[in-house]
Amino acid sequence: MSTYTNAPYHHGNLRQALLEAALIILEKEGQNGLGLRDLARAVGVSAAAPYRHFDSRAALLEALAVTGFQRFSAAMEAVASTEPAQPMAAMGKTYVLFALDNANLFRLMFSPELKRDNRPGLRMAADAAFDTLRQAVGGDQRSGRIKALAAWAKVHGLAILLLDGQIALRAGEDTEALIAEIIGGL
Amino acid sequence: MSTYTNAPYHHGNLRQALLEAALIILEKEGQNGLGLRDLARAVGVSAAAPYRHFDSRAALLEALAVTGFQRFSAAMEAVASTEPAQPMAAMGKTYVLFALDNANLFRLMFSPELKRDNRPGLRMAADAAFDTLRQAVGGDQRSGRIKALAAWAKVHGLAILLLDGQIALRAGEDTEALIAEIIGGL
DNA sequence: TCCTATATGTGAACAATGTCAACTTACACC
DNA sequence: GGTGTAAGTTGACATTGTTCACATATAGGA
Repeated sequence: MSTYTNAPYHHGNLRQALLEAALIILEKEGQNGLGLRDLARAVGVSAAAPYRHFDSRAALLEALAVTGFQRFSAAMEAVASTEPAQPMAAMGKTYVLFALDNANLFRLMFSPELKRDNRPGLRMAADAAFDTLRQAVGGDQRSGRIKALAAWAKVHGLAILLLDGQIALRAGEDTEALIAEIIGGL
Repeated sequence: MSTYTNAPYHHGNLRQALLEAALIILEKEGQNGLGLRDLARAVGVSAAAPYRHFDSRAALLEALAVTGFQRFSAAMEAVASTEPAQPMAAMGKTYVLFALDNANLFRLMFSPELKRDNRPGLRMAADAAFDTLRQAVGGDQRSGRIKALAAWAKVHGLAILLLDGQIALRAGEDTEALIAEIIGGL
């Protein structure tokens, strides 16, 4: 399993190298700027090589989205473990900041081109991430469910609108402060 | 300008025909399933013909998004002109239902691939649509702004989460009722 | 230590796509 | 009626995702 050197095969650990390079390209160029050939070139490998590790470009994107959900989940758990005074507000802020800090990865996670129905791995990763949310928010009981869904919608919508530059900041206004104000009433 | 027959040129009114066919294909196949060549084939015209009316595929998509915003705007104004008892709730419901009824068009309107910065036409159409919202909601005064943004985020997020099938309905639960419940507290 | 099965990477090819340039057609208008 | 120009066609190009036949390096048993 774990060897001393981290370069097990021919060219090194290609799968990992591909994912890492892909994340960088994705964040810089966006989902459509991430081509398999460019990616292969960036890693210094032939255009067909990635197919030994991913069935298709879509599968590569799915793998990226899965790691995205894992990071997202980790960020959420980190906040929850803090046991903040206002759990929902704290997690909401983290939610939005994660989206802003990982813009294209976040967009990929919710990309319609990755139909979650056909991708059990992605579905599971997404569900796991949101379960973290649900637990902290207590949306399991019938009473809290509507409130939890409403909070989720608000936070998710805020993230997307900010990402799209749809919410214009006023002069001297701070993004983080605005987020806090909007989320405040949770 | 306006002629008796509505088939001004060679093949008929291509631009309009393209847009109409594109809307149908878009709703059925999604943004990535909408190829220029397929579209041209569907209208019965050569692959290069669309370039007489749209600079690029992106320009075609932009035109589609613009008509999307116009329809959206119209739906909003229609509701507002009703002068409902709860303006925000009524418009919110319309907002979400529009998204569900025009899933792929709605997604296109907010597609990151259409950077609104570089597309004044799209930006204007979007702003016009949201202005309708802002007016009805009264988010111009400093006091109401946060509340208006929060409502917008909530509604937009709800639309997207429902579109993605992320919010699971419980047994015997009605989508529209759930929307009303979640939006209720505006 | 050698041999072989197998995992990994290469190279050349394919079909499909967006796009463009040169050419043709048909309408509008003087 | 002749001509300029808008609208459509044909054929080409580069690029992309993907595949197949081939090459190579590694692992693990003989």
